[in-house]
Amino acid sequence: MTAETRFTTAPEPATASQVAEQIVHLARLVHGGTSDQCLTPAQWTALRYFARANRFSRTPSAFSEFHATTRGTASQTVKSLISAGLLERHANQSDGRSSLIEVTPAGHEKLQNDPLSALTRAIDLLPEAERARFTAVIAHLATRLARERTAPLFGNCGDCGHCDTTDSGPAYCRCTQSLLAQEDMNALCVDFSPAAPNLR
Amino acid sequence: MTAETRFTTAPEPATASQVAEQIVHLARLVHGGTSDQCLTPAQWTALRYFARANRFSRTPSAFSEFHATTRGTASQTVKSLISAGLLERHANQSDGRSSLIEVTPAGHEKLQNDPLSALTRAIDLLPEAERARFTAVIAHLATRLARERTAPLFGNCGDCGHCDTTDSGPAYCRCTQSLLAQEDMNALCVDFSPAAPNLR
DNA sequence: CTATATAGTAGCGATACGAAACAATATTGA
DNA sequence: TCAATATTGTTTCGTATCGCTACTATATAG
Repeated sequence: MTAETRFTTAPEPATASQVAEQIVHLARLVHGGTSDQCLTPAQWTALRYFARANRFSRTPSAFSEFHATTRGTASQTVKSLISAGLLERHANQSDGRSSLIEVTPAGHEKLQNDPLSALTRAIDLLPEAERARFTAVIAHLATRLARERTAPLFGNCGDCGHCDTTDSGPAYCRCTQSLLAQEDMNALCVDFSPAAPNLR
Repeated sequence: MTAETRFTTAPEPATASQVAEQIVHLARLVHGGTSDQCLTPAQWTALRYFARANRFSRTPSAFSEFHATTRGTASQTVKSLISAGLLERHANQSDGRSSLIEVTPAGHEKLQNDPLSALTRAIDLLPEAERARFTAVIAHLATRLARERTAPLFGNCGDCGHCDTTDSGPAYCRCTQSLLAQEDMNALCVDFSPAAPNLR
């Protein structure tokens, strides 16, 4: 369409605010509707979090920060999942105040029916190149918004500025002063600090 | 990095489920934290909805479908915003049961402080080409998820299959059998049906 | 003109959330 | 060493949100 042919009723491209609304709507559709109703959205988020977080971040406090809520509320959510048999509490050897939360086998099984999987499948079906770009943009937006809200970023250890990767052998985290296993490299960490900007 | 140099601790690209989690997290950050606390997330969504919906969709029922909740809950949300002076109820001439909801000047003013604007600004700052691709992918994902959840799509009239655009003069909506003004073309409609797939 | 469908409301019960107070353990610093 | 302070986590309580059910009012179909 050229500049001359401007129809009075031509649709305009979606504005940024319309896209923002659509993102919020998308997130709501995940937990709304005919999905698995046995868990509340907060409980699903907690279960997902403890399945994804590294061993330094599997605490009620870290989850409360991730979920942008209070420690009291997070404590209740964790308690409900423990009594449902989906989470387990373990003592932290080095800190008597803290406790380490683990997902039980029943919890992992429950995650097979995660209502989020509908969105996951849709993303998986994107063309490879499209998905890579989309992933980068989402990460970029999350970083910007978290910084503005002064909320922690919660990225993967592998992308973290605290992480020293050597050419061979395990990586080392300067923040927690410990070696990182392979599985830690793709786990969420409360102390995450991006190593490099996601988008120029 | 070549295929030969596979470090045991190399970070892997984000999986689809990690991106999905990030989208949900992004949506939560919008209303969490230090944003404007005078309205609840449901109230913000309702206020935004009635500011964006076309005249056929500005009803409590249509909002309840959009918000994936019950009519009773939606009714309460609308009532609270009316008593706060942010929405107004008008009688529907052609249907005595229905009512038409309008955003008051105070409501439009409140929308200036929409906590969503942080995300909107971040999207606006994306490079032009990047934003266009991102917009298309978000719309595609919303369409897929809505179809799976059998939730209405709520797209813009201008992109709707019911819309007959002539080369000049106003467009015509075959669904509501009425002419559409320019402002309607970018408004949400409960009867939306996509004219063409968003993504091949 | 009756039967059925739809728009919207009211009341209820469950519960999720935030705030505040509290207990227990760590850490700091004189 | 020991008091002061910070941090982790829980508990309790009040508020408000949400879904459910029943209900009224209007519209539509046969």
